Amino acid sequence: MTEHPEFNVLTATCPSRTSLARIANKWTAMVVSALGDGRLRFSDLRTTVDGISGKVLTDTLRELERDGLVSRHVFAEVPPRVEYELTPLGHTLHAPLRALGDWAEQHIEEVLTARETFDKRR
Amino acid sequence: MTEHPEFNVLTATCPSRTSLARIANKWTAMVVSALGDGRLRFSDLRTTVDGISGKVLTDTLRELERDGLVSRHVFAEVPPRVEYELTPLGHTLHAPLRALGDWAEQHIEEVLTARETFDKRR
DNA sequence: CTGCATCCCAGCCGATACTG
DNA sequence: CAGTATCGGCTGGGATGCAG
Repeated sequence: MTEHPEFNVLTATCPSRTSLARIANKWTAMVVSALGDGRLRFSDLRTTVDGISGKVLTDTLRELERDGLVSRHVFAEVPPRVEYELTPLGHTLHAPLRALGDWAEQHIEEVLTARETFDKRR
Repeated sequence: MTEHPEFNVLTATCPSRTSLARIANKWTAMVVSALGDGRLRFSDLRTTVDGISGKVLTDTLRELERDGLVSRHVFAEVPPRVEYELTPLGHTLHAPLRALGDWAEQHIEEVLTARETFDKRR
C-alpha cells in the first residue's frame, strides 16, 4: 500500500537517490538521533553532537529543513534563540537512523578486531 | 545484555564513530543492500549499483572487508572471478541499511515537495 | 547566540589507462 | 574480468572573522 515500485535507489537517475545521499550520512544520523527526544536549540545541538563545527551543523540543518525533516523555530529575543525539531516526516526517520548509531556502538569491538586482523595481513 | 554503555557515537573521540562514518554512507547502503540476497561478483555488483565507478566500488568493498562486513572469494580462473558476500556481522547490518533505501523510495515525493516549497521561499 | 562569508585543505569520487 | 595507478575536479568540512 505504501509501495512505490517506480522508485529505485539503485537506479542512478532516480531522485530517491538524492534523498538517500542526504540521510545516509554520519552528521545527519547524529543530528536526527539527537533531536529524537524533542526540540533543541542550536547551541545545545552543537554540544550534544560533540565535535561538529558550526558550519557543518548549519549546513546539515539547512538541508534537513529543505527536505522537510526538520523545522526551525526562531524566537524574537536578545540574545537570539533558535530551536530545531523533527517534523512528522523526520520522526519516521528517527528509528532507522538511531539504529545505525546503535549498531556502531554495539559492534565496535568486532569491527576493531576485524580491522586489526585485516591490517596485520597487509 | 548486548549493551555497551561505554561507547557513544555522539562523543567525538569514541571509536564507534569511525564505524558509523563508514556505514552511514550512500555507497555502503547500496552495496550492502545489493548483497542481501547472496553473493555477487564484482561486475554484477557494478551493474546492480547503477552509476558506481570501478574505483569507488573497489574502495567501498575494501573498507567493508576491513571492517569485517564483507568477505571476498577469489576463484583461480581465466578470466578471473571474484565474489563478494556479507559476513554474519554484515548481515546484521543489512536490514538497517535497507531501511534507509526503502525510506528514501517511499518518501521521495514528500521530500521533493518540501524542496520545492523551501526553494520557492528563498 | 545564531549563522553567514570567506578561505583553504583533505578526502571523495570520476575518468582514463594499464596489468595479470 | 578484476583490479591498480594516476590525475584532476568537486565537495565536505574545519577555522576564523563579522553581522544581526
